[in-house]
Amino acid sequence: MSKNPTSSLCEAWLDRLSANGYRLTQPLQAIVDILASSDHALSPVDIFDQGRRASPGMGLVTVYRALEKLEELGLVQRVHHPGGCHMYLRAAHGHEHLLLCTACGRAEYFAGDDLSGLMETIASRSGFEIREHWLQLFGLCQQCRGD
Amino acid sequence: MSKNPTSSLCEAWLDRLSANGYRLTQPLQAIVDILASSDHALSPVDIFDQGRRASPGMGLVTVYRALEKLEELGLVQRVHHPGGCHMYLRAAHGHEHLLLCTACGRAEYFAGDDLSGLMETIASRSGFEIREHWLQLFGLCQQCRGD
DNA sequence: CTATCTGCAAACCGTTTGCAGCGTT
DNA sequence: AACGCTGCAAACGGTTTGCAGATAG
Repeated sequence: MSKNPTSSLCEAWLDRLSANGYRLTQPLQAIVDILASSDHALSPVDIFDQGRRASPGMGLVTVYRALEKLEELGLVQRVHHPGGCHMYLRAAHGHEHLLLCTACGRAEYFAGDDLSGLMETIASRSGFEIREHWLQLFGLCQQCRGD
Repeated sequence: MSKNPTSSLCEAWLDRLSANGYRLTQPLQAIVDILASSDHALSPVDIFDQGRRASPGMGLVTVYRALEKLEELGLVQRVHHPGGCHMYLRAAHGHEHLLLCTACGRAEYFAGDDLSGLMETIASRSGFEIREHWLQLFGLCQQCRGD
């Protein structure tokens, strides 16, 4: 795994936070570092556990407050899956969809955007004004298939 | 709205519950009646409030235990949407997808199943073994568009 | 130096569990 | 008559809030 793309993502997030008036404290930076570089959806406690390695005294409350900020700025998003909706992941770039490993939580985005036709059909058939859509695939990633 | 289709759905659910060894108590029947006939995704408290009208002494705990049974038998499913994942709806018949009103919670299923090609592409590109998929549309239903 | 952020503790809320009595079968 | 189900109350776990001290700007 190359380090450049994720560390520049990390810097970009810190810039955004700073530009929005948030202070770049050590625990916040640790949390940003974890979320910007992880390819797994993480729960607040996951982030807390990993964060304590880089920033030992960190509290769980700080994780929740950081997630609030990151979600507000659209850098991170909550992930929904059959088992619950309490995990977080770096947000999609534009209209990507989500592919999740149900065993280990590994997450990948993919493009495959061809739903406009379906959405128009459903809109006219149902009378709904469609505003948003979710397409998510669940399965086992390469590593977890072997088990 | 015609009463036949929903009341027969209600009877079918009671039959299934009975066939699986569950007793058909009055509060359970009230809950089944609500869920089988509702076209909105409902939270446990919603069901509790509506249930108390038909079955005044009913407790919230009973709602949770009924949802457990109904979910186990595949009659009801949890609904995920941007605001949370704590609402319940009658389960889909086969491979239907979900259309939800973000204002009032009205829910409709639709067929539109043409994702096998996409799923194969993504599977081979990512190395994932895809097991399940979600497609959900969110918007405003006819009634809520007027506001 | 000041205002914000942090960590702790306690409050909070939705959900689950233990238990004695009721109600279905 | 027997056992499962109910309602109550208490436990539980995750999330939020209040506050005094630490810290980035």
